[in-house]
Amino acid sequence: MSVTKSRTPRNTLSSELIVRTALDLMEAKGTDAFSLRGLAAELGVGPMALYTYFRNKDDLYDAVRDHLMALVPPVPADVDWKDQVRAVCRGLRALMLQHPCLAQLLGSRPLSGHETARVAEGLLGVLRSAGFDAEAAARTHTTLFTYVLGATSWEIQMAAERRDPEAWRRLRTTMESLSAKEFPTVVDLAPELARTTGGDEQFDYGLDLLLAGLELRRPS
Amino acid sequence: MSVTKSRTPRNTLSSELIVRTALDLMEAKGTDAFSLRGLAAELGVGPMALYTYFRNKDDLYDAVRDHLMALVPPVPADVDWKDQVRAVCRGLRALMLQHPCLAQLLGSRPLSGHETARVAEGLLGVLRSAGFDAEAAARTHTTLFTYVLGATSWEIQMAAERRDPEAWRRLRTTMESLSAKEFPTVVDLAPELARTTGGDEQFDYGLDLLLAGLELRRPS
DNA sequence: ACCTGAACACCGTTCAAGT
DNA sequence: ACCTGAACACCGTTCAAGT
Repeated sequence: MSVTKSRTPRNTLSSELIVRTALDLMEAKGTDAFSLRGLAAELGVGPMALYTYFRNKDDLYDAVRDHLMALVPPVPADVDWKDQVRAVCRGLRALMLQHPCLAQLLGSRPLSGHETARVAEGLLGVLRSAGFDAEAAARTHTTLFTYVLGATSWEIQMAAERRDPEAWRRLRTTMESLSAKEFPTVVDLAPELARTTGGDEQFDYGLDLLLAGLELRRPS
Repeated sequence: MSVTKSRTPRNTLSSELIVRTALDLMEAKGTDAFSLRGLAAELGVGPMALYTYFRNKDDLYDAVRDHLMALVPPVPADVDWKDQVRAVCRGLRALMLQHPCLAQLLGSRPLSGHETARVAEGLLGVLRSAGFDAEAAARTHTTLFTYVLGATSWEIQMAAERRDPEAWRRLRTTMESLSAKEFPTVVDLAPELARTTGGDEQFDYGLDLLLAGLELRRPS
């Protein structure tokens, strides 16, 4: 561990190196704490060196997101269309849990990039093969994507809150301060609500509701 | 329009005034552009005056969110439980569309506050009355909430992107650059995918899938 | 093309002080 | 209790310049 960070020599930078280092930093210090200045310091260059490879911070975010989307597993063959949908949705969720920054990256920027298109292609292909027409396939794709995004982002957010003891204490306090007279059901179901803020079971519960609804609508 | 902003006299500040002004600013200049310094300037006080009423920026965010949640309409009586669920979900979505900052506020902070509890109480009461047990009611509540949050946040995000001509042009360009050989379904369904990024129909499509799934599971 | 260094116009928050 | 003013430790990005 040298105290003075050595200046990185010229022409050792690359888009890939920047993206990988950015991802490492987001994972290590949290997505919100990530900054271009911190990334540049980690790489041993001035902040402006990054602008040779990316037009701005959002452009870098898009690149990091597409880098992560490459890790979504391909659609499994030889299984029911519902299990294919399940595999894609669970795969995306698992990746978001593994890389919490992906939740933020997917929610704050429109979809673009080669790997992102690959995931969409897989899911849309499954739906078309299952018999859904163009419009139903598109609507279903958006529904599934926004469900996975909403459910998993929420789960990650709540898990992060639970790790901060101060925030967690305040949340419990306000929860307990609710009057049972005014909010009887919320107070009664407090333990169940706390248990169902995340986890595989909760995710599959909502996913299965959607799949059951889809099954009813699927053209034979 | 005076050029020099007059200093606000003492004891004219209040939590309510701060929250309302904060909301106005978020609506006028965008949630991301909101800052405590800008808010203080608008109120004609120093930035530190706000800390008498809120411990930090997140605490103010929570207050703004609860202020908005008061506008979610109560559960309608005398209709089918499914229409009650629909009313709550659509009401929350409509409020998010009307106040886009609400989407960001709900997604980035855990639920707390009196009005937020009121909305949860309404939805949970409907589900319990419809026959769902404690666990199913809690799971369904989380599923519905995360669906509404995910679908509507996405819709708002896409609409914002569409308003920025530069971002919209880049999105169209990358979409059109996708090879039809590698991504046949995405390219084929491009018009449908563009049409189904938002709107009442798209929202109801997903909501109806969930409700159809729930109907199958509901204990008689 | 690749990268630096200084500068601009911002942030949230702490701390000590004033009324 | 309510609010000020200066300061700290940051941001993303522009611009002109160097290699």
